[in-house]
Amino acid sequence: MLTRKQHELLRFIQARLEDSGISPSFEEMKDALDLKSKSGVHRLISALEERGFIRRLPNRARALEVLRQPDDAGPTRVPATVSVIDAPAAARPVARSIPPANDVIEIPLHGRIAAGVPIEALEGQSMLPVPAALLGSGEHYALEVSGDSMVEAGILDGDFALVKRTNTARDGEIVVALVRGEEATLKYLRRENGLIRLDPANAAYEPQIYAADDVEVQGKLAGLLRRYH
Amino acid sequence: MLTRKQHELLRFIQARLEDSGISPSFEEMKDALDLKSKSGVHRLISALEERGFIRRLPNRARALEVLRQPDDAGPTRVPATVSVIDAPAAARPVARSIPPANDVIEIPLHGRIAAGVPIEALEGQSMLPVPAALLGSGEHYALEVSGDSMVEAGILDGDFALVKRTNTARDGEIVVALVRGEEATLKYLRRENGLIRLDPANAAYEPQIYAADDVEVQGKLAGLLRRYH
DNA sequence: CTTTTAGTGAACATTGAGAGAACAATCAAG
DNA sequence: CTTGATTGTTCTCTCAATGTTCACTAAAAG
Repeated sequence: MLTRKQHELLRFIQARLEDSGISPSFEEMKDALDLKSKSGVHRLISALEERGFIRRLPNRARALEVLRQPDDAGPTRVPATVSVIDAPAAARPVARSIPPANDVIEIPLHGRIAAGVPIEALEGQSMLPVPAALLGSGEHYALEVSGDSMVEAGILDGDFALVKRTNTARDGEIVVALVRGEEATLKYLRRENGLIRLDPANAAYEPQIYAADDVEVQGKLAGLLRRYH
Repeated sequence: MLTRKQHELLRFIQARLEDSGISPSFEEMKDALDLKSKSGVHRLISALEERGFIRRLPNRARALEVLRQPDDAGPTRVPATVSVIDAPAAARPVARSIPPANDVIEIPLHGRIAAGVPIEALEGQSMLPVPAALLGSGEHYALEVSGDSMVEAGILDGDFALVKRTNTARDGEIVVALVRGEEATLKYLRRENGLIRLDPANAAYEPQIYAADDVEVQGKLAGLLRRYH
């Protein structure tokens, strides 16, 4: 999954966060990896972000967060901090005196979804409070959207998709589709003579066609949350 | 995740809350960080809030709450919900004006906004519950978006825009702009040699340029909610 | 109502950080 | 050998983070 350098950098960031709590700057990472320029670091960071190992606030200094460990987990705390959006459950283990107002529902944030990348399962890590008005009936969960394959449908990188769990969907609906048990993606669903077509909403990507058996609908898009900084 | 100063301040606040139970004032934080003005503290607090480490009640003295620890958990008690919003109980026997914010805030839905059409004022008609995590500090309100002038920014007809009330905005931010006291529109704000340009995010519409005096910023876009049916 | 204290935020200057183009070197796979 | 991915490096440009001053608003106290 990671190259040698990426791995090395990830470990370094992890270590720094654990003992000082302060993100290393590009300059510091540059030295740690024994490079002579920050550009290399920049690329490595981008790669790590793309692969879902870290998250960062764009255009902010020292704003790194480790989301996943490389597979050789190492002597580190496991789940690591998973929430940017205030994880009430995790951050405050204790009694919530006042129940969330009754027009609000807490739904689990299951991880991220991107075109071509499996959902990172983060089961129960954090909950996201959502106005009930945004959801219909049924069980829902949230996914953070990664990538730009649905931009033309107004779904941007970093948005939170609120998904209703269901196995069925109608043509033209936006669904979370699991392909061959491997890749989960957010796409328009369309059926064509026994086959299933998953359409992105971005001219830069191609529609994909699969046998009906290869595609499992895991839910359909019920709402969307976005945050501007 | 944090810069050195941010980290230092967070630790200080944390420490104070733990042993005295009272939030430090800006003045005290200023001294603790060895600054000569409270403004610096103000910015650091804002950064911490933006990154989700603390929460505060706007315009309230000593109303800080630590939500997360930096990753170097330190010698501190567990996540500790030291929710000491405001002074000790003894000091104020009576009513607490604002309840310790839950994870949900109710904001007023002021009506609809469209390119070229005044906001239909619906003052206080209805409230929309919104996860606190979507909003920063400050006063917010919601508007239903009408029209397609911002589609390329992922803002569609029927979406709810969560707007932070403010008179100022930086270039490139999406703002609610009132033009000549008449038309309120949601647009990208840009300044060009003394003039103000309002850019739509839709190639079918033209940017509009006004004298600075003709445009009043009423708020800036802080979040977005969408529902799919 | 008036003072005092706390918090907000604009403005300006300085320094450090991050983005990204450009180009060369390395190495594994075909 | 050619191709493509990864890496090392240099440079440039913009903007974030910080320190500071000052003016202004809101809330508590008298």
